Amino acid sequence: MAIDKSLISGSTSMMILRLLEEKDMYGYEMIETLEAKSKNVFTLKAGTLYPLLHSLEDNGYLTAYENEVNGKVRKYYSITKSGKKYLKSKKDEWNTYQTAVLNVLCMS
Amino acid sequence: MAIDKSLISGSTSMMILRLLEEKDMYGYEMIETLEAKSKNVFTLKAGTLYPLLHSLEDNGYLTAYENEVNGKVRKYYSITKSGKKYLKSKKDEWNTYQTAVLNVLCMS
DNA sequence: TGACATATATAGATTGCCGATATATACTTT
DNA sequence: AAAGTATATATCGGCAATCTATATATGTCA
Repeated sequence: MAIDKSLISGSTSMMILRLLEEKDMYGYEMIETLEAKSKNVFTLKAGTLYPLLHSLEDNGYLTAYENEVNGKVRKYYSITKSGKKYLKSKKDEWNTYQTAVLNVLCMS
Repeated sequence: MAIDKSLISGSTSMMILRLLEEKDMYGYEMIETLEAKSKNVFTLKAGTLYPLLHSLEDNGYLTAYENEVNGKVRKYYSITKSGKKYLKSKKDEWNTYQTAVLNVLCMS
């Protein structure tokens, strides 16, 4: 077994990928969507998101393209096949991790 | 709302406190118990645990006492009233966090 | 006697996330 | 028209949690 330790604090990338599974989005849109979906529990900071997006792109999990809307250039991100595969493995790990915590807390 | 960000990677201290809620334990025993209860998902390292125990003690969540068993001196830890209160708040935060992740992942 | 499990401890490195800051445009208010 | 606010992306420096490696010491078993 042995879960990836970084998942414990690495749930942010998993959730970003999950958002992009539904549709292409630009950074600012992800911040707002994540805040809404989590009912204000996650208030993702720009200083966290943008470096994360660049790293996910470097790893081949995302591709980016620019799109002009209302004279403003927005950078849209799209999840790749590799990104979807990575997301699936992260979701599995999350389930494992979450169940283990509940077991220890005797809340299962 | 707004959950404590450190909980995301700070679930270890919560689980340690939960173990001590059942009975006093020494460090090595916690490592083994946590591994068993989580079904090998958490393999807590000694280099993580001992500094964490010292910090929890400094914060008044734990008290320590030495006990000799088989000529070996073991350091037992006991959860304080303040530690129990802290544990309760951490468990509440965990529930909030966990629910929010599931909402984003559409697994709720 | 040597190997291994038990038991605690610390230093150094890595990583994820955040605060602060910078830049630029669109929209709203005065 | 000017000022302020929201939108939008980006980077740097730093903090905190965790791990690796290392050190030390005793008990048990072959």
